[in-house]
Amino acid sequence: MGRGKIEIKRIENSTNRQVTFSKRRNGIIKKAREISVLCDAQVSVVIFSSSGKMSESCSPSTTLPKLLEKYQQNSGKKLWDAKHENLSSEIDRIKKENDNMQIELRHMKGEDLNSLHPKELIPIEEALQNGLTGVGDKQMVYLRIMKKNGRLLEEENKQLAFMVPPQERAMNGNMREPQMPMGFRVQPIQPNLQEDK
Amino acid sequence: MGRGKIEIKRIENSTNRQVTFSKRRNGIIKKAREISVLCDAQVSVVIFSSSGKMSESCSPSTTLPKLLEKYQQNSGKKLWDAKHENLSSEIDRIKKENDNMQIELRHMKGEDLNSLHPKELIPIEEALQNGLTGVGDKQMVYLRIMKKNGRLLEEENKQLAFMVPPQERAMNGNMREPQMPMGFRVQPIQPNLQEDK
DNA sequence: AGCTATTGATAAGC
DNA sequence: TGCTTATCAATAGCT
Repeated sequence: MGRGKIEIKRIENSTNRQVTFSKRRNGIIKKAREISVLCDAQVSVVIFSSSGKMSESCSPSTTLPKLLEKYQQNSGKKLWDAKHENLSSEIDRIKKENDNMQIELRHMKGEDLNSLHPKELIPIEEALQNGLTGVGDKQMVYLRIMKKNGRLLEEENKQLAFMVPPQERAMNGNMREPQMPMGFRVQPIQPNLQEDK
Repeated sequence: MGRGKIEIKRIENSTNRQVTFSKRRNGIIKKAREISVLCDAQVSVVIFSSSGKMSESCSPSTTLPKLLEKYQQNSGKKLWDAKHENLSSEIDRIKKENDNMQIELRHMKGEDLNSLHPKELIPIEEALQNGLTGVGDKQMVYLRIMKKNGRLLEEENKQLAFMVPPQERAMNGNMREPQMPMGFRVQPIQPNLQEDK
């Protein structure tokens, strides 16, 4: 439709191609708007020129995401669900990891032990012993610092680790006995295992 | 363009609207194909009629997902990333939960204690004590069952919890002393806290 | 669905 | 890029 008929094949002249692109792009977008108004249709047009410039049109009654959602439902084709599935499987993986840790943590706290076999209790017990030893050692370190320093106030105690690097206190001669914190009590031992009910 | 000019407004006659939709839809899709060939452009057209019937066209040089990816990059608009962000934030949330649990677990195992204040050791120690008590109690139960039952083989031991409900074994007179499993050793106690270095 | 008078789109030129 | 115009293509109204 113009001064001469044209074949529908790539326009080799670059300038000409660009001009034709602009005109026809406007034409398509105009037609898209018209059909959406005339026929109550929902239309989306996305056009990229060969130079990468984008144009778009979408019926005012909807949005591109909504339209594309309908597209997926209608066509059964997946536009972005592949990515969703990747993320979803990542979530599943992490949740599983999470659950396992939660179970381990509960076992460490002495909960939900009924589901375990007797032998499975042993590594847990060992882990608890190790943990207790580690915590106890740490407490000893702090206690020694406190004893040497003679500072017993709770407030100072709270921040001791940051305020009082141990090496700077090495020659401090204040040896007043600190109050024993409740956390430093001697561990209760297990009941006598030889005593049967 | 037809036997008479028409206003661009909704066609009220349903049949007429349907016919016009078909004609114009074909026209737009034809135009879309033409511009893509003539001008080396990438075009996507998605049309829904008022009755919900879908038509689409996409340049052969690309696919709708690719085109929409370019659309997002070009426009900065998000077509489906909102959903991705929901999933991503879910992942972040779970990962955080995960990290916290991991830290707690490490603390329970006596690791990474340097970052803690002295007072923070106390609840950990208590939890460990509780855990140990729970595990010990459980072991006692199993041990009593074993002693009464006199079954010491590891294989049977593994499945004891399921095979031997305690109440059914109450009158079992077999009292042969079982071998003490390593998990049942008496707990070591903390070092003497009064003894300063 | 076809037909065709008519309008609308646009190729070429400036 | 924008404007003009001769020409072609799309389509409104009808069957």
